[in-house]
Amino acid sequence: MRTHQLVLQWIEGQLSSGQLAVGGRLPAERSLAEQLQVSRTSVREAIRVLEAMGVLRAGVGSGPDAGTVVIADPTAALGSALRLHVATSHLPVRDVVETRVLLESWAASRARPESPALAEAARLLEQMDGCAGTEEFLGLDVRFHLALADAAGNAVVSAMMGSLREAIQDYAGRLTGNLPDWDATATRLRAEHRGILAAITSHDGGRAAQLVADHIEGYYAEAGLGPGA
Amino acid sequence: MRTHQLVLQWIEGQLSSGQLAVGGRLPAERSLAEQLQVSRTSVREAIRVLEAMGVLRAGVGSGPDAGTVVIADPTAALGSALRLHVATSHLPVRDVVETRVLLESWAASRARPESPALAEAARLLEQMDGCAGTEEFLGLDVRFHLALADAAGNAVVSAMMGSLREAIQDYAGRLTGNLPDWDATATRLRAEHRGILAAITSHDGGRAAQLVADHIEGYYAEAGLGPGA
DNA sequence: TACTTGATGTGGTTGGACCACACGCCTAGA
DNA sequence: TCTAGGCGTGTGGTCCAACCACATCAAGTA
Repeated sequence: MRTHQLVLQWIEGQLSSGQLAVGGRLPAERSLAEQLQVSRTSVREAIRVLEAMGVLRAGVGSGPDAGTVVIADPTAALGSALRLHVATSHLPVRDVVETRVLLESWAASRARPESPALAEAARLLEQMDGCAGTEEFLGLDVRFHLALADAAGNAVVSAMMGSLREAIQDYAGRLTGNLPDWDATATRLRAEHRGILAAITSHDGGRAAQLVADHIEGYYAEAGLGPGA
Repeated sequence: MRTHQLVLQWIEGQLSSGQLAVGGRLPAERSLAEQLQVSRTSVREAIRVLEAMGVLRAGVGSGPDAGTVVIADPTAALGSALRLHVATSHLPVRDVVETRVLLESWAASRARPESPALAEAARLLEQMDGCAGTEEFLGLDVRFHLALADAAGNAVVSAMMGSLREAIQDYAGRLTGNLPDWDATATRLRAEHRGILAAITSHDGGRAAQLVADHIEGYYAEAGLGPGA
């Protein structure tokens, strides 16, 4: 057992037992090192790992915002992990897109019309109507799809959706350049978004799921994601 | 930009550009530190993060197996990340199980009967028939479900399935103690496994998906996963 | 009262030292 | 000649001591 793993176990134990909760502060690195009888280096390595996993956030200085505090950002962890493995070509982009379709279709079929997240999605759609720039449109699009996922009320699905999106964000951005006519595409996307939202509000989960699947796959097909990508 | 993040970016760049591939070896920590003009500590922190993400594996000593080599184990990264966030109670176990049902049902509906992974699943079923211990049975059960997921041919779904399983492994293990009659349950699970496999080999994806969903949900219901767990 | 200044505590970074380990060469012995 | 042992070399693993940048807070000063 390597030393930093000992520290990891200790922190995970504190989290599991509830002695350390989101918003709580970890002891200072030097104190923790002394307390666990390890070097500060090992403590820092453990903190780095948990930071990369979206569990901790280290802040310098003094005061309430400083120190190492517990946060909860599962999307960050899953996202960077997926991105790295996409980089090693061990997770094909095709599979990432396929999984995203699967998760988002399910989310659409489960989305509750009265969910606050769905209201947020509707608000985002209005913003997209009066929106000119491609960058701004895509940014709102991301948030719309994430809000859609949140409306299903499953935190794991939401986190995974977000991470999948993050993992292929650069890739999807490059694809935009392949589109023959952005304005036409944007108009079509807007209409499809409205259709999805309408299906959900009318409690037609099955149709919503199908529309979402067509929406995503249609975009990637038009932008040129080949079967061998 | 913190120093270790610089190293992370450099390594990720090497991976993306293909100059560093799975099986390849990273320069020695001391060399890399000198090359990037940072301290060895910073290099080590970056390596720790990537190790936790299942991208690198550090090995001491000398020879072909030593040094820091590139691996590809997405399941490890996603699994520990999920487990940690389950520990902070920000990912409810209920949602993890629900997501697992979703992914595994989809995998069953997509599994190709001629897939090698499916043959492996069938082989595991035979082993489970002549198996007495609870521990051994559960171990084979895990591998059966993972093989099922692999048969769908989507690496992302396989990795997520494995990580979901890993994240709640301890939890599921504790649930086993709640079962009133393990032998009866094992017999039922065996029969359900055979039914799932039969549905897949007879190209009835829809039925396979339904059987998988019933199989998993039935187990957790019997073992006592309440709606508020 | 309002501003400046220093003390204090936090993480961030560095260089150096030493350890355990595993391989492979190289020598001494059979 | 062939074999067995020892030792050099390079790897990651760990620790320490020191310094930096930063943010806050309290004491001192105009």
